Amino acid sequence: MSTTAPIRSRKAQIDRTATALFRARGFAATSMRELATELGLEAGSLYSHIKSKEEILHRVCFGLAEEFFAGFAAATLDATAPIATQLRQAIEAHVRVLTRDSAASAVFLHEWRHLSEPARTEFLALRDRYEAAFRVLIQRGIAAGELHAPDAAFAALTLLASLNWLPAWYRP
Amino acid sequence: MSTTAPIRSRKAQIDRTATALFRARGFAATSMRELATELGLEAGSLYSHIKSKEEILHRVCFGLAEEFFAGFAAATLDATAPIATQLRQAIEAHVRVLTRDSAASAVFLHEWRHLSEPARTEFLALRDRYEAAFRVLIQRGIAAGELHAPDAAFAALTLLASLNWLPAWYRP
DNA sequence: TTTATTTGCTAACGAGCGTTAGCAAGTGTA
DNA sequence: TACACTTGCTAACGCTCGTTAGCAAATAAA
Repeated sequence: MSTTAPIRSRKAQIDRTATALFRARGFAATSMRELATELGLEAGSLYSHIKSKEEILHRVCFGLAEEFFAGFAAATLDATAPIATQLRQAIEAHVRVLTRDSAASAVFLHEWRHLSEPARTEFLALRDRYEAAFRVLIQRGIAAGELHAPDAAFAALTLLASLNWLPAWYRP
Repeated sequence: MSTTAPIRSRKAQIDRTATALFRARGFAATSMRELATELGLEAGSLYSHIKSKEEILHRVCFGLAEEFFAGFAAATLDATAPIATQLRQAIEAHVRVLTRDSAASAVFLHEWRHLSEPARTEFLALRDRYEAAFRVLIQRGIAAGELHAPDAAFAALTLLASLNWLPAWYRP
């Protein structure tokens, strides 16, 4: 029973614990000493595994962005399917990502502002691209007569708005 | 008899500027020195007008809560009006408060977590009471056959969810 | 005039921050 | 055996934080 090579790497443990703290207290209000204590370590020891505090935030935000895009891509893989079906699958994929790790989702939604440039700008570009993908899908649905909405952009925004409020009250 | 009161008191100026900074950078990431600089002051000078950094946050959060309750009360003043009308007016009041000061709204929605106890608990109780008021209104509407929804609680949550996402993309 | 109030400054306090350097023990590989 | 790697420690660095004390100038009230 050796204690080396944990099933989940120390780095992943740090990410997970940090994500929970970032969600609960916010990125700026979470100290590396708190994070270390939570993991049963001293603050300095963290730096054997990570490069900086912001690196954790970067990994969480961009990692989740990747999941959202992957989910959307899978949902719309069959481009010949009815738009309504594709949209429903995209929504389900979105909710699945949100609920699989609600702490990471909350960080993704609220703490990205603490990324410094250029990561912050890159992140916003990704988010815009994702919203645009939904908007286009809805637009195509309207054009095909499968969906009915006065404004695709507005519909996309309110849709994601409702979905993204989910981590605020979802309890697994 | 105060005769020397400035058009807008220094204290109110501090609150306004702080609110904008809290929205942009977050409460924890906003320093008193930043706030002072924005106002053309030195950091220490702020304390001639305020008691602490958190006091500002407290005033913003509880002040807006009061506005929300006042708006709801005014919208449902005529209890004999159709529930649908009362609900529409309550929604309009909510949106009016949100858009009248979108910076304060964003702080209200996201920065209350940095209140320390017991203010934090008091704030959450207020928020719950407000959500409950919407829920009850919707329930009554369903019971009266004026509204149709599978679940009043869910409807209230998604309603406020959509509305509260507004400050994230509303540009005056 | 004197007195009180308001407003702001400078200087500093103790505390906590993220991060680094240097060292040591344990483990895996050859 | 020897070596490298991983993991974690202690101690400290330079810095920024919120806040306070004490002082000064301006303004208003008596």
